[in-house]
Amino acid sequence: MAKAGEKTTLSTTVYQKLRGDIIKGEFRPGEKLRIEPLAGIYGVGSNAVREALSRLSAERLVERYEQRGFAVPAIALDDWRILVRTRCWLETKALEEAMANRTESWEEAIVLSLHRLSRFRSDKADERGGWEDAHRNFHRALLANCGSPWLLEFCDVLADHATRYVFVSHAYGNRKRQGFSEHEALMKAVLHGTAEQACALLTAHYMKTFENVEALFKEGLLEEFSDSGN
Amino acid sequence: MAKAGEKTTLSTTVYQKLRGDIIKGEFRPGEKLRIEPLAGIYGVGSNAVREALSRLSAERLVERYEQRGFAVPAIALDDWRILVRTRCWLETKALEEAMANRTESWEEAIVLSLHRLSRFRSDKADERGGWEDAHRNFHRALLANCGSPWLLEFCDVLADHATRYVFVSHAYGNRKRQGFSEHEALMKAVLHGTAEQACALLTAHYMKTFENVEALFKEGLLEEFSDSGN
DNA sequence: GTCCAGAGGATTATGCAGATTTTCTCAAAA
DNA sequence: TTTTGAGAAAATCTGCATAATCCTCTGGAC
Repeated sequence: MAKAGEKTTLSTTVYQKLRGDIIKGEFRPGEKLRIEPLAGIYGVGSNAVREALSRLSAERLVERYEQRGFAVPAIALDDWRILVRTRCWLETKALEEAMANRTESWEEAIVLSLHRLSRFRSDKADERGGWEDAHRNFHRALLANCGSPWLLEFCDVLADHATRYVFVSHAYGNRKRQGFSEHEALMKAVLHGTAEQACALLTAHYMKTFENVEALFKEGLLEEFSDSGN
Repeated sequence: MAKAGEKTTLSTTVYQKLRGDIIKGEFRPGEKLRIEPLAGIYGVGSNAVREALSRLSAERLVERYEQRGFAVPAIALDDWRILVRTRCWLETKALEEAMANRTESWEEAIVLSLHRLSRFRSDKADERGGWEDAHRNFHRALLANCGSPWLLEFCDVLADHATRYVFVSHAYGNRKRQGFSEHEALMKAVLHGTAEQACALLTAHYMKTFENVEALFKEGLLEEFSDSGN
């Protein structure tokens, strides 16, 4: 009856839910995360919450203030710029390596994940979640073959943080999304082009996302989430 | 009386100590980390230990087995190879950026950290700790200017893991260390040479460390710490 | 009238001691 | 050899006690 996977512990359940909620912007940037209310929301004791928050603080998804609790990190244009830049550095490197290690099963997984992505439209509200997951999986598939679990994990961490920025900005009607064709072009470059071409497309892809969110900052729409706006 | 920094919490104290002990190899790779004994050792309740372990598992310095506790990660030659390779990728990138952003204070910090490193000799037992710290600070100083806290943190994580491998191998008499001159040459290349030269030296530096530990694996001296040797 | 310092209570984070699962051990049965 | 199950050991969870922080209000100086 027990599956191959490990049985989950209460604290891990809270960790996963809290993690998802923060990334999806259910908690606003800068918001204080109080233990007792959270314990109530998730229906567990305060220790489980505390442990979940501790884990999340290690990946910078929550900030820890000794003796003063935890909070969702604020957002800032400078941080967003550095986040995207770092992501480009790391994913570019990972993609180069993945393409150098090219295997059939890697290529097939990419084709498959793009196909799955094609099932969703990012501009339909009820497909939003499915599109986000499929989108993430597509980008993961591109790098999967890079040969370094470390690098993959770092890319994942950056992607989570980037996703949070995108979700928060969506709250302000930023619905511009890359169409499907952009991902198709990226896949073609990865499968049939040079590493240089593919990396250029990947970088351009992320820069477009960067600029979408940047515009909202410049319009002052995200000010309430920045440190000063507290 | 209170310092500028935040007052530390018990759980954080345990986290820091445990972290240092794991990196320094006080706990052997593969060893199970039981809550109660640790609580006894550090003189705290089980919750503080649990929280510390949770944090450490997020940075992969301990492994978490749901419902079955925690353990120090085993070591393996393949993991060591990937660790060093990833470190070279990331530090090379960081060094390039740092050199491109060159500032006076950055250069001065490097000179200073090398001078401080020169005070210690890695082959004297009583200076070992001081040398390790100074060594780490020197390498950190090289990258400090790279412009991405994310990248710096990732490099730091990898450095911690690499340090653990080195400490464990030291337990088997692997005393070969890079002399001071190697670091001096690295600094000169960083300050006066091209990025290409500096990165080549940096990579060579880490490859030497890689090979020292690799040799011990090949002699079978580290077998007892690998997964199978459990 | 405004500003600041400080006291005291309210709120919140932190820590602890068991109670409650879950896993592990190991010997006997199939 | 494989299975089963009781008892021991260990991890996990809860509820409360303690300690730190935050907030409000008072009183006094200017």
